[in-house]
Amino acid sequence: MPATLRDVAELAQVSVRTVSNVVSGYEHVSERMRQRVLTAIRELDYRPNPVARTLRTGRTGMLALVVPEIDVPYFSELARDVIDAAAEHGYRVMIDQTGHDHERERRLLMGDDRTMLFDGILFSPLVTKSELLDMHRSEHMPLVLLGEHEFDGRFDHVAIDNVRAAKDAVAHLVATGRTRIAAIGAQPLEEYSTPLLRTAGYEAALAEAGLEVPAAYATPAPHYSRTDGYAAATALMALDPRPDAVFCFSDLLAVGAMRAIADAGLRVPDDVAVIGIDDIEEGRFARPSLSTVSLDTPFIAREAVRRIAARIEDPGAAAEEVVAPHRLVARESTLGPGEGPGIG
Amino acid sequence: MPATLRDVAELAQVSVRTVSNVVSGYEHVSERMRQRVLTAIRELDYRPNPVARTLRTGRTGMLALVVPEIDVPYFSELARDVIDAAAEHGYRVMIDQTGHDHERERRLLMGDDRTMLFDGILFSPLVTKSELLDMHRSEHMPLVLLGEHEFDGRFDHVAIDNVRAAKDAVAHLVATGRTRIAAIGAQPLEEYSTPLLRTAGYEAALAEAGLEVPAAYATPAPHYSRTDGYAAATALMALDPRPDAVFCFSDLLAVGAMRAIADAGLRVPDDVAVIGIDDIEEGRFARPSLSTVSLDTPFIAREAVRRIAARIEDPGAAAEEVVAPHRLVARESTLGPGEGPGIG
DNA sequence: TTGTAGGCGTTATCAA
DNA sequence: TTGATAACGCCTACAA
Repeated sequence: MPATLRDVAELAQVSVRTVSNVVSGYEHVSERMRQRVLTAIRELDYRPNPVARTLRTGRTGMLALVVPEIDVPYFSELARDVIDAAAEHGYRVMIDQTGHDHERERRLLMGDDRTMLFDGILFSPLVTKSELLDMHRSEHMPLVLLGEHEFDGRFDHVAIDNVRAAKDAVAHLVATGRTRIAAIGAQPLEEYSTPLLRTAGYEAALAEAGLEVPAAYATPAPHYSRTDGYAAATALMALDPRPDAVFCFSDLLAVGAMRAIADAGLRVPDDVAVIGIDDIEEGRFARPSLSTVSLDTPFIAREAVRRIAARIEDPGAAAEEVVAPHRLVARESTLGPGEGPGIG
Repeated sequence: MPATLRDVAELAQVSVRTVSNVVSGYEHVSERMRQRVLTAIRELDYRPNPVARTLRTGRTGMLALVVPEIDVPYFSELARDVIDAAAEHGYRVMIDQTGHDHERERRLLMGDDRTMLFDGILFSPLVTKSELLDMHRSEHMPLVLLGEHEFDGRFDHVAIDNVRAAKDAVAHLVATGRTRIAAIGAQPLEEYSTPLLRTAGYEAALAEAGLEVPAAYATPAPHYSRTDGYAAATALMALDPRPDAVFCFSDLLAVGAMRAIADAGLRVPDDVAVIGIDDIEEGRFARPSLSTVSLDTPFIAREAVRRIAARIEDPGAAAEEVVAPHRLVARESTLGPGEGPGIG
């Protein structure tokens, strides 16, 4: 049995109040008492019980980060930054995966599970239907949304300008002389807003450049995975006319697409240029290195944690919408061998 | 204020005992009572407070997974499997990163922080000095070690046979005709046991094959990162005689090494064969696809969770040592284009 | 089958 | 400055 406050108090011959004061660094404690208590604490190897403390104070010091899949590089890199940012505010982070399970997302928002173990939730959802968010009762649990969704003033959220990011990527392909530009990542379901926005950016950029492409150039990809990218690009390479560029809605899709293009006997970027979004480290080391739209993940993480911390302090704080910066990073997959920033 | 058990009892005109019985699914409750209570619960939107429950029962339903860096693919893939395996046992998982900070590892084992918020710790440490482990008092917190360390019967641990895995990798290079085989990932510090074991396997395989290589062929890599692999391979390619194969202690090192070899104007595997360890998905899509030693991560995760769950049930259970299976997966980076298992 | 009451380890209130 | 004591919300003997 671990020692309790009372054990320490008994050994030190003081009241529990005094021990508590010493432990929590209360100022008005005489040096004599403090020493006596500290000795007893060492003697018994006492550590405060965080659960009891939480029951009293209502604070757990834990945040939940909810992502679709932690092994998707974008999310694991985000998680790294969130954990670091949270640590600076004195929080630890529990990570939950929803898979591609809407029901699980719903349960989490509803607060079914052990939700109250957290002081707040950072939620990076698949679905952003507002009905889903209606289920969340923010009075009970601070929530910050990561990624796009329509901002309605109810929730904090931090995201990039997806339309703009997609436009920038496609404009780069146009600028490097591509005309038959395909896209991978559109979604058949309207529930997902990120693909919708990126599709909008894609179409806007094509329109601005005065380019028209076959409808078949916009290919879906259910999970934004390497495998999806591989399959979609394989299909695209069989089209006539064949695309001379592929804009992928994520770097992971792009990695799969590049492999598929190579397996089809074609060369990147000579035959087909490829660009993604995210700027995961894998893309920097790929061959050819992957052009992409770089998201400022540390910024996103920092802002998200800053907002949730503020909302925990003051649950009534007005919701904020933070737009994270992005920038185009042109590498070999659009420029050619040896071009663009190198390793490190 | 969220509703409490007492609020429900009051509204339903029953005792808290009855409400508690209904909530926790106790059998002997009359249907009439149950309905009355359920109505009140819905009315008040009552959810049990897990913190209070924990204070009573001593169980939080949470496990901590401690890894050096969550954005290293091996660890994020492991985390995915651990989270899934934990969910099957009714546990959720908090993830903590130690960075490369020994002090932080020490604090975690000591139980400084909010350790008691967890029912158990799955610890994948950098350092395995037994002094470090001496600090952990297992009476207070079930602990399962992931990854290699000397088994002394005090702690459960699950790991692959590192010496054997390294030997298998090098033996494959030998079997495909390589003679000047270098290694990336040895560590200058003896505190890390995984590199030591893999180095031992490397040397044993060379000896068995009757091969001798310059001492400079064994290059260090502090963080097992792509960047480390890139730097080490760049150095190796400048040696005379140049290696005709590189055994990397992780796939991430191998990814960096392949890029470095290409940047040096050499071809994989024609000029230099490359093999790694881990079998991360990135390697399957790399060009050339990466030969590797595949670890059964789901198995490792399942066993680790199984052990920790058992130890939580029975803290006095004898420690177990579980050896996870591994197998060689030969792909293009040792066999040549189009060889080995393809995508998906 | 249901009600009452005590305690899990802290923090916070109220006196002294 | 310190001590006694009541919560925090839940579970569970013990009684009825």
